[in-house]
Amino acid sequence: MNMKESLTIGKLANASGVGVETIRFYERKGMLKQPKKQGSFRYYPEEYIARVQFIKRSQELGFTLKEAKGLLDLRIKNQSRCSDVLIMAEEKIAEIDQKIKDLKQMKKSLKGLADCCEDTSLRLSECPILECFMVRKEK
Amino acid sequence: MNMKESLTIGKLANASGVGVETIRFYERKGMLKQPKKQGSFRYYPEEYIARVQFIKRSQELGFTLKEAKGLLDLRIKNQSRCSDVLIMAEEKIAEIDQKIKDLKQMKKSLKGLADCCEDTSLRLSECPILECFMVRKEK
DNA sequence: CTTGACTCTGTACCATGGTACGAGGTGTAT
DNA sequence: ATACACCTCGTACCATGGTACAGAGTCAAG
Repeated sequence: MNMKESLTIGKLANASGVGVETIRFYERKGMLKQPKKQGSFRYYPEEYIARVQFIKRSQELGFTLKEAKGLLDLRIKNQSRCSDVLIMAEEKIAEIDQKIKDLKQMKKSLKGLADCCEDTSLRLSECPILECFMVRKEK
Repeated sequence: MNMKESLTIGKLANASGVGVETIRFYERKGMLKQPKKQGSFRYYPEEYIARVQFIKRSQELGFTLKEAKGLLDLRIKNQSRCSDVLIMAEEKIAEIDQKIKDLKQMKKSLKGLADCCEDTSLRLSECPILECFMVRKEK
């Protein structure tokens, strides 16, 4: 009954910038565990706002919900030893590094394209950078 | 009938690391334009391999098919003036920069988590970094 | 103690990005 | 000239990540 710790689902949704249905969806998917209900309503601690925002943020950065859950679980399971967390964190860091690298490569290509197009009178067909746009990289 | 320029759909799919159905799917979605058919089969120029790979690469970096199409179109429409391309390229570059920034922030959080967990005997509940893991950022 | 905003569960629907047929046609190798 | 791998189109299905009800219950203010 503590008002500070009693976000209804609507308030949580609002505070974290998603829809009510999204919260319920996350719950069904195990992204968020259903809080103890007082009566028949869900009442969430404030902490859940950050959780939901974290999920959204992770998605924006190209993680799936499943992966976001993995990231969240790093901090949820107090049972787990730090060494387990370390391994997962390092895996994620490696993934992130790869993404950054790839994005930088893509940016470089686009930048080349932009630079060469600075002469606004040229036709694209005369633009020599197009040949480098398709980076053929072996994985 | 030139063998060098005559990839069948299966060969194209194979060479670019996707399934045949994916090529047809891209075609239906306007991602790839259907090449002239000689007889009733599609025969693709080699160039299409790079196109398909580019699409896959874009996706890995968090672009949708629609966006990947936009990127591809930068170089396809020879009609368009370079100035148009420049605008689109710069938009995409800005998007990429934002993604890189966000990924770096996430990496930093994960790194903090990893560093603090280097003492493999600590229980996660004693790990002070968890509090910083949820970065509360205003968009 | 009623009204109105909110919540409940459940199910159905949506877009995106494929994947997997079935039934038939093609192409080339022997 | 026939087998066999490959291609054709069309349609149906799948997972992911939601979104949108319907029909009913709840809570708190006036």
